[in-house]
Amino acid sequence: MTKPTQADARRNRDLLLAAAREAFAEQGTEASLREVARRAGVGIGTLYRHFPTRDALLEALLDSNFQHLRARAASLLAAPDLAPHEALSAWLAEMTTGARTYTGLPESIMAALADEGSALHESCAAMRASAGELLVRAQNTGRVRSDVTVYEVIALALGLAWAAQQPGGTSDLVDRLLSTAMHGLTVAG
Amino acid sequence: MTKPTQADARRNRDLLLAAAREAFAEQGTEASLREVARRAGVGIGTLYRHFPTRDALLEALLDSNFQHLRARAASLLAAPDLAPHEALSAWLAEMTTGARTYTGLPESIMAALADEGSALHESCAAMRASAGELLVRAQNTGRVRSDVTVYEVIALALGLAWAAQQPGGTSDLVDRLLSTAMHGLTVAG
DNA sequence: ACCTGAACACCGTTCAAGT
DNA sequence: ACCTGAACACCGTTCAAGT
Repeated sequence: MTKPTQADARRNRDLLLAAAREAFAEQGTEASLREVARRAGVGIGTLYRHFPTRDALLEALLDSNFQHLRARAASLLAAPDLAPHEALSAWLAEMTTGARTYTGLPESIMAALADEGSALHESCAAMRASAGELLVRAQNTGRVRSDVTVYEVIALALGLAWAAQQPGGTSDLVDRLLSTAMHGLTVAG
Repeated sequence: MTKPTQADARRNRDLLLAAAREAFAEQGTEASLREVARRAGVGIGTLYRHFPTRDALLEALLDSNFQHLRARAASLLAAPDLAPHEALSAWLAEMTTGARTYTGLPESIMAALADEGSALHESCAAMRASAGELLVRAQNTGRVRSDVTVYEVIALALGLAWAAQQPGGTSDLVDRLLSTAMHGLTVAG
């Protein structure tokens, strides 16, 4: 065996990400990291070298999702023909869809929001900021209750996403619950 | 050491329940069962003899809670001066309070509802039945949306209970979210 | 630099051996 | 009957030894 090159390292990183995507999809965000390393055909130490925590792995895996959510918020904020409360509603639908990518992800996100040390914190805080912009604008039109906080909206949405991914949940459950929740957030008019 | 008597067995059962209550309160429903046995001062085999599954232990621990919820539903259904949708709302508030007894309990309840083999299934199904009676009556008055199912109401309420017990959640969060959710379930009038 | 896997301290669960 | 704890097959995480 020759000394590992930088290209080997890069390749191992990619193998680990692919393996993690598979394992998390099958078993949720709490899937065994040993199992991930095994699937990647790599030693467990190599996994820890590339991703020192589970959240670091998750962050790398979800990067494009988070980017998409930020872009989507910007585009919804700029859409001229969309009522602000409907923009909020549309964004929340996409956010919960993303949060249901892996079983256990809503929990990881809630934890990362509260833990500044998490590798997932920055992305989640940015997500919360997007929700905040959409929420405030919708509240300013008077169509969305003014006493609701961003945290409540996020917790509500992730709570529904969580419920929908429990065993027994149907695929349309999130949409139905979210529609109910949005109705609860809006003011008659 | 003499042969263990029936009284010893009974005593061990009580020690295990007290230890489990403590451990679950501190660490949630996924607390180590070895830790529970250790706290009870009993061999791990003894825990498994008395409670063959984690859900069996949980069921014994929550028995009085479930009984209380059933009684409460009956009493709310019989209250003459209470609007049916308010009875539903009041019961859901108590249900979510119960579900927040231990971190992870909302998840255990959702799982038990879907798994007929769980030792917790019967109690949870009875809980769902209580919710169903209150819901149907409230729907018959026209004040609660008729297209909502019991499962959706339970999932919604447990989702909010789950969200409120994640790190970062405040103590009044459930009440606020539940009030929003109830508003979403009701029809203007 | 980067990779590996043994080592440590834990789990859940079972079951032969004890009284 | 009831209790015990060793045994088995797993974890997450670290770190000395290898290239």
